Amino acid sequence: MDACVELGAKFELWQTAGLDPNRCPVRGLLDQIGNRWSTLMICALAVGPRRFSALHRLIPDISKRMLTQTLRTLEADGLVHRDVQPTVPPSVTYSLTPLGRSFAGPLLGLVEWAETHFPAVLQTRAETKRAA
Amino acid sequence: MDACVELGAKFELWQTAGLDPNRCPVRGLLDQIGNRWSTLMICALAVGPRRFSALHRLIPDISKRMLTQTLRTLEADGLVHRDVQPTVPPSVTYSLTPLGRSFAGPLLGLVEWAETHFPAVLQTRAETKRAA
DNA sequence: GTAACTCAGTCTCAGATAGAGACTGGTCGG
DNA sequence: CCGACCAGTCTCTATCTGAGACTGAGTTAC
Repeated sequence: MDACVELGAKFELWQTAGLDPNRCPVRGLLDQIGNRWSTLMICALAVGPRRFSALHRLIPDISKRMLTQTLRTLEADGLVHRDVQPTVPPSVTYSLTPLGRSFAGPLLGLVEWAETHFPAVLQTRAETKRAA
Repeated sequence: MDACVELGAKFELWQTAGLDPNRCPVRGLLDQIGNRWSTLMICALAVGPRRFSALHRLIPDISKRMLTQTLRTLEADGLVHRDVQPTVPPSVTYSLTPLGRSFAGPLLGLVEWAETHFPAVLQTRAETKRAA
């Protein structure tokens, strides 16, 4: 069956529940982990466990504030594991949980779509700008 | 090959380009269309073409301001087609372009993952809250 | 006949959110 | 002794989002 039809069917199902965030997975989950930094963070951690400052070096234009916040959210959702070694200086290692790794599949699908169609989108954007 | 490894490999490739939004599809594309309203909008339009006010009724808690903005962005990226009928009152119909429909596949993958693991995430969230 | 509602937005103002960058305290290298 | 590094937190500002009033012609309801 066409993925488009299937997606539409799901939407209509959520509709009947009033798009309740506790029942609609887009509202309840993708809102949080589908954002700018979370997706990038999961990609960065897909390579392997990383320390806080290593992540900051890998993604330099995230602020420490958002880095902390993003990691805490992913931890609360059970996608990321936070391992604190109470040494001096402190050593905190972040890694993907099995749940986090299971997210890599769908995310990869999305990323591959983005890579494939990126040129087309860039062109459309350019034309739109020219028209304006 | 493990999707996780593959995702990691892609990330390291973007790294070498300094995460340039013109080369990294997560930055350049998913930042924009991976947000709260865009994903929901694509689901809503997957069913079929819709008019502006119909979309607003389908997703009541989006403001008209964000509805306009989201649709304009998706249009600029070539995922959505805007058809204006210069009647009185004006009639504007939005529909997915072929590019937009091709996005349904990967998005469906993500949504299905979200549906499957939503209970586990809710439980983890509850435990985190209890611990705090 | 006139009050209310529809179409697809735009506009303004307040409130929430994101980013920049200083600061913590202890320990190491030079 | 001076600075860098660890993993953050804190504050201040800039940007973004949401709520809701407004547009103006036409259609319906009473």
